[in-house]
Amino acid sequence: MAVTISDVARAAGVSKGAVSYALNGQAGVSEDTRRRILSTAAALGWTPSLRARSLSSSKAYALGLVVARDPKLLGSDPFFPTFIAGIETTLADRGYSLVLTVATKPGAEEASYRRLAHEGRVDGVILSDMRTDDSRIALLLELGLAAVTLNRPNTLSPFPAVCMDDTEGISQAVQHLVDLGHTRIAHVGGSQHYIHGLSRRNAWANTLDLNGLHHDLFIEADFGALEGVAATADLLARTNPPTAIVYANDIMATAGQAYAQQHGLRIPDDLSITGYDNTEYAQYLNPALTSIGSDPLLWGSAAAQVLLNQLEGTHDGDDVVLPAPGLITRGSTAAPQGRSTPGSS
Amino acid sequence: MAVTISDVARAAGVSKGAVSYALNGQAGVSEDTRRRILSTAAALGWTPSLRARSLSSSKAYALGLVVARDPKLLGSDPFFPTFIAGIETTLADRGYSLVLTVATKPGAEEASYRRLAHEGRVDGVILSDMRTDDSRIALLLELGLAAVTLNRPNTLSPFPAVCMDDTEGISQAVQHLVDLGHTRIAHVGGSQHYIHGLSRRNAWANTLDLNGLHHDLFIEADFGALEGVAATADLLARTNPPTAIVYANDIMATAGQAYAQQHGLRIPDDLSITGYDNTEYAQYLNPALTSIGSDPLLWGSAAAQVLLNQLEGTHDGDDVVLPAPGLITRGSTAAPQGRSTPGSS
DNA sequence: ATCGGCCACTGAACCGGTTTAGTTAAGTTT
DNA sequence: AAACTTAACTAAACCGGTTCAGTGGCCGAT
Repeated sequence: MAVTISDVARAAGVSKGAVSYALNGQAGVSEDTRRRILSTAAALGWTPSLRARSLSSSKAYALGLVVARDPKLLGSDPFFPTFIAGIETTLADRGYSLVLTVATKPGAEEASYRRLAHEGRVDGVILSDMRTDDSRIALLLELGLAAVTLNRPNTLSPFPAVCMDDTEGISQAVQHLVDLGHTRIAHVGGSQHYIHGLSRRNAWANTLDLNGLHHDLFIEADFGALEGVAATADLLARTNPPTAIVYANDIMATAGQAYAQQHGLRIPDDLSITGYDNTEYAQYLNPALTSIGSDPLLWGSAAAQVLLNQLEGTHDGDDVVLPAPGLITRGSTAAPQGRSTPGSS
Repeated sequence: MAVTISDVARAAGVSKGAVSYALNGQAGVSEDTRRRILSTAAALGWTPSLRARSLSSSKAYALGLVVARDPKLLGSDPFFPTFIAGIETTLADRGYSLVLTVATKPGAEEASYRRLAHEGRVDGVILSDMRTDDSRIALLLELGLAAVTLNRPNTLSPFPAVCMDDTEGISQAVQHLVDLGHTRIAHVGGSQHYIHGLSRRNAWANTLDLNGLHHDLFIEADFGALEGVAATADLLARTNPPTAIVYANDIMATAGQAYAQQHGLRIPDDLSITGYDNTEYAQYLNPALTSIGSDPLLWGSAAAQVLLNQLEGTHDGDDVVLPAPGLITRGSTAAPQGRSTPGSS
C-alpha cells in the first residue's frame, strides 16, 4: 500500500538505517547522500507511518485532555470548545493530535488518566480546572505522564504552569462598582474546591478591603445556573441586601439577573451585576452583561506549546504568564439608585 | 518495562503465537491451554500494547471528530461538549479513544480529515452538522475512512446515519403558537447550508401550511447571536410584524428576546419566542424560554455505537432512528395580546 | 610504513503484537 | 496397515520504523 522506508532505501540504493538517519537529520550520512535520499523520498511520496514510529520510539505523538464535569454543566461552559480550538492550532503545526476524554461520573476521571497512560495513548496531558490539593498531580507522577497545568496549583508541582491571572479582572470589577458608589457588593463564587473559585473570591475580598468595605456577602455556588439562582435568592432576601453582585461566571450572572428581574428588581438601577468569561451571549442579554473577557484560545495554544516543548526537552521549566483579562463594562452595572448612595444623581 | 506477550509465553511454556490465539479467542489452542495462558497472563498483569497492536493490525482503535466552526460561535454552542460526552460513554467501554480536531479556518476542515486518515490516527469519523451536498462524503470515500452521519444527508451516502428528527419539535412549537392564537409566526432559521437549518425551516413552513397560514416571515441567520439580533430587528421593523418568532436555536432566541425587550416589547405579551436545544440557561432567562430539548448525549453515544459496529462488521447497515425531541413550554410563549387575536382574555 | 581514529554506511536486532507456513501426534478412513 | 485428515502447537515472517554493533575506507599522526 503506502510507500515505506524500505522502498525509499531500495530506490536510493542505501540501507534502511541510512534512510532513517537522513530523514531524522541525524549524523551518519554525508550531505550528498542525505540530499539524494530526501529527494527520492519526496519523489516516491513517502510519509512516515505514525504507528511504526510510535511502536519503535515508544511515543504517541498525541496529547490528552480530560474534562471532568457534571454533564449538566458541560454544555453551558463556553470555555472548553474555544480552549480546545487553541490547543489545536498548536498541535496541528507540530504533527500532534488531541485525545479528548470526558469524565462525567465521579471515579471516571482517574480512570481516564490511567487509561490514557496505560494504553500509551498520549505523551502528556493538559490539566485544567486546577483544584486545591489537586490529587491529579500525584497521579500523573505515578503514571509517568508529562503535564502542564493551567495556573499554578497550591501544592508543589513539578509540571510547568501556563498562567492567566483571574484576580485582576475581578479586582477591576469590584473597583468599578466601588467607584460607581456601591458599598454592599456581594460575590457569588464558584466552587471553592477550584483554585479559580478561590482566587476570584480572594480578589473580591481583597479589593473590598482596600476600599475599607466589608466582605461578608459571599455565597459559594457551583458555577451552574441553578445554584447561581439559589445564591442570588439568598442574598436578595437578606434584611440589608447587596446593591451589586459580582458573579464568578456569566452563567450564574445570567441566571441571577433573570431571577432578580422576575422579582421586580431593575438592573442595573436596583442591582448591578458582573459576570466572568465574556460569553458570546453576554452582550445580548437585557441589559448587556458587564463581564471579564478571558482568552481561552490563547490559553489553549500556549499550554500546548509549553507541553510540547517540555516533551521535546526544549522547555526551560519556567512558568509562562499570559496577559490578565480585563473588565468589559456594559449595561448591567451602574450607580446604585437606592438610599445608600447619596452621591448618585 | 511492561509485561509483553513473550513474557506470558515463556511463563506459560508455549509460543508467542499460541498466546496470541488464546488471548484473541481464536482457534488453534485447546481449551485447557487457553485457560492456562489466560490465567498466567492475568497473573503477570499483562495488558496489550496498543501501539504494537496498531502496527500489526493496521488499526488505530480510535475515532475522529472534526468540529468545523467559526471560533466565535464555538463557545456558545452547547451541543458539542455534551455530544462528545455521549461519544465517550460508548468508546470507553470498547477500548477506543476519541481524537478531536477543531477546524476554525475555511480550508482547515478538509486538511483535518486528510491528516487523520493519512496518519492513520483514526479508523472512522463521526460527521456532524451535515450540509447540503456535503463534500465530506466524497472526501471520506476517497480517503477510505469509515463514517457515520448525524441524520441522513441529502446526497447518496454509503455511510450509516443516526437520525434524530428535528422537524417534530419545530412542528410542535408552531402548532403550540397557532393554538395560542398566533397567525403571524416568523422563523429565524439557521444557515440553510446545513441540513438541520433547512429541515427546521421546512417544518415551520409545513406546519403553517397545514393551518392555512402564510409562511413568508422567514429570515436566514447563522445560528449566532449577532445575526439573530439582526434578523429580529428586521422582522420587528416590518409594517405588519410577527406576534411570534420561532428561532432555530436558543442562542438566537436569547439574543432576539433581549433585543425585543430593549425595544419596549413585552415577552410573551407582545411577542412570543421559542428556541431550540433547551440550553441550560434557557430556563433561567426572563421570561424562561420555551425550547425544544434535543438529547446530544444519547445522539453521541448512539453514533459511536453504530460506527464501532460498522468497523467490527456487526452493523446491519440500517439507519438508527432516535426518539424525536419535543417542545418544552415555558414563559416566553403565550396568547398574543394585540388586536389580532380577539379570543384572548 | 603503520597505527589509530573517524566518517559513512550496512546488517541486524528490536519495539510487541498478528498471521502464515510448517510440524507433530492422534484419530479416521478404507 | 497404509494413507489421509485434523487439532494443537511452534517457528518465523511481518507491520514500518529506530537504533546498535560492526565494517571498510580514508585521513592524519607518529
